Amino acid sequence: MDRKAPNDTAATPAKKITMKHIAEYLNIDRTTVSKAMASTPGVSDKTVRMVRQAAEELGYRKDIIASSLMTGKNALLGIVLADMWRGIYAPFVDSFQKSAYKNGYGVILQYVDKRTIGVRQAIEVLKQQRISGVTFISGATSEEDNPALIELAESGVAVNTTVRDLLHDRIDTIHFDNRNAGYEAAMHLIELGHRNIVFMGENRVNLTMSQRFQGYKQAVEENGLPSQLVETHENVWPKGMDVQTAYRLAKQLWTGQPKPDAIIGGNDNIALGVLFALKEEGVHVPQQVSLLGFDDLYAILAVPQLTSMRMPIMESGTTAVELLMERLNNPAKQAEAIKLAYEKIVRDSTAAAVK
Amino acid sequence: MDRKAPNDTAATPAKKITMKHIAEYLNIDRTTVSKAMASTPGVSDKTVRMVRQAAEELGYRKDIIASSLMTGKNALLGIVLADMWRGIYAPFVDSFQKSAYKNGYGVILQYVDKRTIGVRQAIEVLKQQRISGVTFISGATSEEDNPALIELAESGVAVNTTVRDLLHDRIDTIHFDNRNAGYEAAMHLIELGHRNIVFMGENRVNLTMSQRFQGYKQAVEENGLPSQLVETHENVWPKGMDVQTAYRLAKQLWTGQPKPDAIIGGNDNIALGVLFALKEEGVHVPQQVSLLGFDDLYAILAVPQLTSMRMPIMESGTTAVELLMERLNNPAKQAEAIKLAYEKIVRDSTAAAVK
DNA sequence: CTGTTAGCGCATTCAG
DNA sequence: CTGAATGCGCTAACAG
Repeated sequence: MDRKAPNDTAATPAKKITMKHIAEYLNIDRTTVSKAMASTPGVSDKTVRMVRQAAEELGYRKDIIASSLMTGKNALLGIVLADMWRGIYAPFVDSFQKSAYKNGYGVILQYVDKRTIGVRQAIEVLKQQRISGVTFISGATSEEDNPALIELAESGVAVNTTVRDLLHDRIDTIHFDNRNAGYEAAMHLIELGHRNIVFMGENRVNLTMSQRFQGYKQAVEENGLPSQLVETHENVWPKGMDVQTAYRLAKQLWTGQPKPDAIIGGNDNIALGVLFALKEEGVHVPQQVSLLGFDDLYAILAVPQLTSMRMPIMESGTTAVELLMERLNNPAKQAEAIKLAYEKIVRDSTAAAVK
Repeated sequence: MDRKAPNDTAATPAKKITMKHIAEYLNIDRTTVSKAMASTPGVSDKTVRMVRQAAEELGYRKDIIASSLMTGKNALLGIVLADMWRGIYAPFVDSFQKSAYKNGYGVILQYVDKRTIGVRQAIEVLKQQRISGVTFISGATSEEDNPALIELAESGVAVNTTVRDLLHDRIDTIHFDNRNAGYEAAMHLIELGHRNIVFMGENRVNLTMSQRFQGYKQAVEENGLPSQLVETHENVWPKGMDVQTAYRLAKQLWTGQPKPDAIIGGNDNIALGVLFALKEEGVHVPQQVSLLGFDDLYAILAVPQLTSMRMPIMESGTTAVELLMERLNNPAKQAEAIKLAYEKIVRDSTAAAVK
């Protein structure tokens, strides 16, 4: 019962094939097998071929755990995040996972939360699995966690962050080019002939949005146009709050004079709120007013679908993996701060201004 | 340099503390330490206390990898999913991860995709990490993967699925009670005095939605009211498509007679599309028409915010972990099919019918 | 280029 | 109740 006939073709490979088995099978040493499988220099091509083929035949799969015990590394990348509710993390995780897989790595998720699990504990958990690299998503860490990140990086684990300043010469970071996105958004409307463009958003607490506003401001001023900021005066979390606020402010805006011929919502939520207000006022989008959002998270949920500056979240997941791979290959390389560009997605909410 | 003073308070614990160290520290055997830490019966309470305390003092952390090599198990749970883009997976993953952490388990993510990585490969990857349990999200697997799942379950890994039929007496499964949700949604409107309630959704391809419709149908019929289905006639993917379609159909609906006094959108997207149409028609929600959606994914992005039947996704992640834990404790237990209830979230889009 | 020896850190026999 | 021996499967030094 513990001996299976070799020609047992039942769907039960059950018995685990180890290097030992393939060594015995070929009458060579198990360490030679190890070297052959690992492409260690100093093994004849012939042996390598023999071993590889035997491995194939016997259905050998390397035991990652045992390997990991020796090498101290595991082909696993970690993602540390605070919350997946905000929506924008899902595509990040998705693309990160896909890229990692292509590179032969698995992905392990670790959530942090002020009340229950701190960054240090999260790192502890990941280190126990011998992860090779970790990415810390914006919001998961704050200034006070810097020492922990640095310590981790210096212990030989590849590390990067998103939307944080560079904090160490071995920790790469990824940014989103919000300022330029704001600039391009405004230029799009200006080129369509709009002269009176309003930016609506929260400009004090939210750095992302204030950068978008700065870009907008530069564009209109360069073109001799007035800049107007309508502040939502609220923290944008929880999501949805800003829809209602934007709605209220847009209604209000329509009681005054002059009325804008184009509106930029600092994110899609805000644009959505404005859209509802305009519908109620009987204002047609884009015939009378052009409307534009940011992030492209909810843009296609609108009627008409919104022109939006798409946040390169998918790209950021891929980039995060690439940075980790580069650093694993060259641990001493100088830290990079990569700035990802937004993509302008033109849909039906923006059109040429009427004369 | 390899001997640190015990009162070394520098932030570098660096040197790894193993059971060997704590054994030497206490002048006992390493295997005794092992037993003490594992609460194996047959060790004196005194020794256990001694060991535990020494472990604490020295900052000992058990090496999961080494442990795993011996036991064949790792405190890791896997999630197999097809895509995170649809939005509904994010809260699942989020709550799954949190629950897993509370139970002392980590989470490893594994994506599958027809073109690049099949279910069998995904399972292979996870088994290599010696995961203790796996959950397969709806959409990640199909009938043809059943043998692989069964094999996995029989190999001693805890397994469950979501929105799939029971396929083995050791594989639990989680469902959403769509039919009852449809029933309650309709009852909510009926109790508000609405008599002419339309259900809008895709009823052929999408099983989820047709179950919701069935529930709605039962409720109106029980109350002697007419049931009316407006079919979107389209596959609901890609998301957003249904918003536009629903918008078109609602506009159309408003050209005919009689006009409904309440509309149920088979999901929030559809309700959103209807809302845009009603705004354009100058119809006030909820004063003239009550509107209700499903899923509660985008309900708060509307003005007014939508009453919606919230899909218990967060609960499903937690439930998935609980099922895995139960099965790990009792591998032979009969498979369960759990049906999770929706929660009715009443907001501003539904109100009493005008007489 | 191959085989020998040794050990990663832990857990599970079995004697004492 | 404790200690001594043994091995999980692999890799890394060295010697042959």
